Amino acid sequence: MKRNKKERQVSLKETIEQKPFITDEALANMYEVSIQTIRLDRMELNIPELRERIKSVATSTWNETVKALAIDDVIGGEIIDLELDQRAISIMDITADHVFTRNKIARGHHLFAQANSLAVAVINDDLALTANADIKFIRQVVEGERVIAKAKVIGMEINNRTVVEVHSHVDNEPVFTGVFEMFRSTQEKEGG
Amino acid sequence: MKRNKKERQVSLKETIEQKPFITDEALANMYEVSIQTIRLDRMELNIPELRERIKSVATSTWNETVKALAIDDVIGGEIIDLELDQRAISIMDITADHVFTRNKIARGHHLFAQANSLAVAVINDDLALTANADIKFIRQVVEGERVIAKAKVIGMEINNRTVVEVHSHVDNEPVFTGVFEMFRSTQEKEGG
DNA sequence: ATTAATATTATGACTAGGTACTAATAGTAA
DNA sequence: TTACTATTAGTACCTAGTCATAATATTAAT
Repeated sequence: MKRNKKERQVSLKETIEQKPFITDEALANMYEVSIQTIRLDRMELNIPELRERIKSVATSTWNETVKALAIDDVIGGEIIDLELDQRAISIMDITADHVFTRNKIARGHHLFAQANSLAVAVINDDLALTANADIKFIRQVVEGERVIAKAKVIGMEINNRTVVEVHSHVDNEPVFTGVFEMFRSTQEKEGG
Repeated sequence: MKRNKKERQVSLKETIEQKPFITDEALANMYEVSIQTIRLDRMELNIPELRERIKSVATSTWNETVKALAIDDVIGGEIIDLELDQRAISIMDITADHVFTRNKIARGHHLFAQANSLAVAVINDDLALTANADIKFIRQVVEGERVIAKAKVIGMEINNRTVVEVHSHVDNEPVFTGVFEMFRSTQEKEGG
């Protein structure tokens, strides 16, 4: 299974994407090279170490899966405004993919996904994750409509979580609101 | 902020639940005790170490959040059959909480949450997480109906992921199907 | 006050899964 | 042969722990 550097690195990248929990040691066995070579490869490919990858999975799984669920177009390039820890705006056009065929009404989780993704994006922390979500579907959204979600970071920290409020509108008409309590990793020292 | 053991442990548990990414050192400062005391406390409380907690968040975030989203009753004690790596069955009664008030139709993400939770539960691995989900809503479910989800582990491993198929029925009528590609942590040694 | 029990702290040895750095060796091309 | 890249080796160090043992503190009971 010996390959040259280029081939190995291409394959390595895929392997780690598929199995983020694999150690350098296992990779070294797999590619029949030394652990140092794997580490050099990771450096060149800018692939973080196992523990960082696990953390990243910890924080991104939800997002990733929501993205997969809600079809890739929810966030892909649709965030049209973003000021970290302040606010963010994204647009989602409701297509046939988003609706029940029977009544053309958008499935709730798409609205949710848009809002939640935005809430994650607006947090200025690479270890942000949704701790809790309090959501409300105000009116149904149908095919062809354009949903504009606006996220606002509320300063108040409940239980050391940052609260993000998201309001989604269609033509200035509210269709969805969500209050998201977000974990942040940066644990400012307390006590003392 | 000195408390006695009991009080400290109660508070400690909450703190760690709220901030799973906090280290023993930070906790020791926080409670003005030694690191060893924190470790004794964790032992007594059966709280795993930071890295295990991060892993656990990595795998459970999705589940947790889906649960929070889908209201706690989706999985809570509702799994009525479970044979690891084989199959699992769960029941969800659709209540007013699950439906759009207008048309009494259950929101899609509840069905999704039930199915996905079951897919996670059936995997015999404490580090299972959803890599991908291919879902289909077959017919709408309305208030009062009882959804029975059956998960089956499909042996074939696509990209080293275990595939779980979930079929949800109401009165033997299919309402939802989902094919979930699940990560597993246990990386059987390959190559060699 | 003394004993006993519980709680806390200290210490050392060890672990996984790395980083960062230096140095040596292999293989290949000019 | 020189030059360069690729690979391997080795050391010290890091974090965030575990496990085991031992020494103190603190508190309660007699």
